[in-house]
Parts: sequence; C-alpha cells; structure tokens
Amino acid sequence: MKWRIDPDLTLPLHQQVEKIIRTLVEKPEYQSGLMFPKEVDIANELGIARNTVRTAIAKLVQEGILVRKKGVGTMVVRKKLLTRLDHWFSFTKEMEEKGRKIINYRLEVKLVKAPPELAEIFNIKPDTRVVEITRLRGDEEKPLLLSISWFHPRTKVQIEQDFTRPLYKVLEEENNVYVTLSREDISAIAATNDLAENLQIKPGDPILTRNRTVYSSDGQIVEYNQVFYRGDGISYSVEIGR
Amino acid sequence: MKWRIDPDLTLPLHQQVEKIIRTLVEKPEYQSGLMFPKEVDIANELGIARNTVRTAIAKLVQEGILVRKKGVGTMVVRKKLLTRLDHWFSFTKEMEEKGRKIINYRLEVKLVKAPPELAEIFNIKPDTRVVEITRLRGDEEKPLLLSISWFHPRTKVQIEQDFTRPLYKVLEEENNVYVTLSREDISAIAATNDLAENLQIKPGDPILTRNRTVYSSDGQIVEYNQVFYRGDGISYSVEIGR
DNA sequence: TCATGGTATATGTTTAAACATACTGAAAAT
DNA sequence: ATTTTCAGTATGTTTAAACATATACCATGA
Repeated sequence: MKWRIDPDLTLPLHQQVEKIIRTLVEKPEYQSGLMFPKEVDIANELGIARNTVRTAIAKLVQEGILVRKKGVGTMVVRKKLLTRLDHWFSFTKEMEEKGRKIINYRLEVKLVKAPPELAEIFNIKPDTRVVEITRLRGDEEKPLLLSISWFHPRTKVQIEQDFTRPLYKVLEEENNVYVTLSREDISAIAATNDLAENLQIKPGDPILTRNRTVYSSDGQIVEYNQVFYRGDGISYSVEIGR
Repeated sequence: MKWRIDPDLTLPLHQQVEKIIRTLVEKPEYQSGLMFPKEVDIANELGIARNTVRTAIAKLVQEGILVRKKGVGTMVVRKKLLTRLDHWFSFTKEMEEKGRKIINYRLEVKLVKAPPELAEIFNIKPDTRVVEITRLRGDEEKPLLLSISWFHPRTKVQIEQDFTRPLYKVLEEENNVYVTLSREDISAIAATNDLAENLQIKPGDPILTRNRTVYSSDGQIVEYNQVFYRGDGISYSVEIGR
C-alpha cells in the first residue's frame, strides 16, 4: 500500500483522495474540458477501493466542482460557481413559506436582439436573437419583484413554450437541459423611473437586485437572469437597538 | 417520441429511503429533539443494507436537515434553515476573489445588555449581558460594510478573545462551538443617518442588509448577526438594455 | 441515407462484513 | 468527592464484488 500522507497523520483515506483530486482539478487540461480520469483508474492508481474514490468524488460533485454523467465520464466545471441548485428558488420558497401567495401580474415572452453585454456573457455575436422572458410577480396587494431572463440560443428555447410551469421542469422535459448551478451577484440599488413604475414605489427607493448566470450540468451557460425586488418586499428583518 | 413513465416505479432504493426519512423527520417527536433511529435499526427495519441507509441519510445531512455525531446518534435540526456552512463567507470571499483587499476600519468588542428583540431571538431574559462585536470593513478607498454580531451567553464568548482571526475558527478552538448552519434574511433599505455616516454615503441611499441567525452543530443558536452593505459596494452587476 | 440494434464503457446501485473511533455513562481507583 | 478506566454504542471508514443503466460509437440492414 502507498502512503503519501503529507500533513495529517491519520486523515481518512477518502479525504486524502479528495485533496489529491482537488489539486488534479486545477490542472489546465481538465480546466479546459478534458475528460477526468475514471474512478476505476484512480482507484487502481492509488491502490484503494473504488468506493473510497467515489465518496471523495461525490464530495466535489456536491460542491459543484465536478460534474458526472452516467456512461460518459467526469468533467471539471469550468467557472467558479457560487450557488447550488437547491438554493435555486430560495427567494420564492421563502416567500411561500411565509404564507404569501404569489401571483403573476405580467408574463411576457418575446424574441429580442441580444444587447452587447448579454452577447458577451453568452459568448455569441451581438444582435443574435434570444428569447426574453419578463415576469412581474407579487402578492394580492402589490407587485414584489420584476424578473427578466434571457436564454442562450443553444438551449433552443422557443417563445411558444409554456412558461407558466416551473422553469427548470420546462427546460428538463422540453429542452433536455439540466440546470445544476448558478453564479449570482446581489446588490442594492436605487429605483429607476421604469423600475419604480413597475414595482409601484417611488424612484430612488431601495431595490434589491440579483443577477444570476445559470449553468447546465455540463457547465455551459443556459440563462442569464436579473431580478429586482422591492426593498420592503422580501424580508421582515428585526432591527435591533439602533 | 418518448413520454413520461411513472417515475416512482424503479426509483433507486436509497432515494426511496430518503423519502421515507423525509417524512419521518416531520414527526413532532423528532422535531422536538428525540434521538433519531440509528441507521442499523432503519436498515433492519426496511430489510436493506446499512450502506444504503447511510447514503440516504448523508443526503439529508448535506441538506442540513439532520445532524449526526459519532458515538451519539442522529438528530433532526430544529428550525428551517436556509444556508449551508459553505455559503458562509460568500460575500467576503466574493470580494476577495474580485481582488479587493479587505481592511478593518473599526473593530469594537463590548459587553452590552441584550435588547428585547435580541433577548427574544436568543430566548434569554432581557438585559442579560451579551458580547457585541462591531466591525466596519472595506477596501483601501472606503468602508463597504458594517457588521454587528451578538453571541449567545451559552457560547461563553469573552471580550478578551482575539476576534481578528476568522470567527468560526475562534469559536471552534477557543469555545468548542461548531457552527454549521445559518438562517438569513436579505433585504434592501434606505440608509439611516447613523448608517450613512458609518458607510460614508448619503442618508436615504440604498443599503443591502443581511440578518443571520447562526446555529451550532447541535441546532442551538450561537450568534445573531446584522450586516449593512453599501448598495454600490458589493456587486458590479451588468445592467442590460434598460 | 437513415434508422436499428448491439456492444463497450463509465457511472450508478446495492450488499455484506470487518474494523476504527468518538462519545456516554457507570464502575473502579485515587 | 474526584478522577481514571473501561465497556457499550452509534457513527465513520474501507474493501470487494456483482449487477444495473445511460451514453456513445460502430456496424448492419432497409
């Protein structure tokens, strides 16, 4: 048996393997899309059981660093990703858990020319036509958020599809796209006139925005999404002593 | 053309077990702290291998629904939790990844009487003394965030401790507290005079706030934390065509 | 040409068994 | 009374092996 124990004395084998794989992942070959060594090979190479390698790999899959596909192999996810799929609908879910019913004020699907910034994100030619979905959603009382999504042409999303169903289900069943990861940015901005009108607040009022880049299981961009939340719409924070 | 077959017919065993455990978890006995059945028992009860039960449980642990302790057993985490530990420092990390050096403008540690709202969250008597840590952090140019933390008396955090090190390390090594989960609320507000002065912006400017309740591995509250970010400090969102 | 079908391949599932280790609590020693 | 020791318990680790299944690719036949 091989003992390559570097730092810790008796670290579990699968954690040692995890470390090894973590450094492997950094190698440019794999970063640029080369198929990762198959688990059986890694196991043989290290002289350990396949299952031990599997638990190590599983951890990295769970972290969104590796993506696996049955019958195909394992690949390194290209970008640094921040959010897991199960974080996906956190905002909506959170609101639903608070007992608020979500209703759609407006749902608009159209084909538009990709603005330059979007073209750059998608890595496509500017003015390529992409599907744009605008949603204005809220509770019975008032609109709470404005969401705008664009889909990469690769996904073959059509404007005729039924977007009233949950988006990830539509993409899976109709477009054969499996979303798994997203990168997001959150910030606070002051409402523009346009946003203020949509969300029925005053221009300059605080707005919470979230920009998401959504990736499929094979690491390719599926969707770019911007959401604008009313500052008073999401959270009922307790303000403490100040 | 292929259509949908009944999904549950040949679902993997461990996923079926996962479902079973998910419903088990809902039972009030477990919600209120009763030790969860041990994996060997579950395995015998269902007549399957221990390993299969383990993979099912592992999934729920990963989701933060269950907490396990070697030699003790498995417990249901009491509250609905939103964030995983690895999401913990996302904001700070994100900034660091963007190449910005974070510097501390102010670090203040004091013993204060718990305000009523905090006392309620901590479930302690009002005016109980708790440790409060205030941090004003930012880049070379300007402060970016104001963070205020309070620690539950149970943690035995002392004002003499060294809080310049990463907080979770301090808690682990000095207080024997292992933080694993947090519940958070994010919203946008307009800057109060006090906040505006601290963050060097104008009153009324948008601020991103995040309120976190931090739990230890045994499901008890460790820390309550409020952070106020400059609206323009966190993200460099690409604004698209509007 | 295009659809069909088969096969090699890589991951996914499941079992069983042995040993390791952290924690608890009670008994024994100080 | 306090500490130490020890055994029981529940989870953690690791191996090995067999079978299942999704995918890709190639060969065959309409």
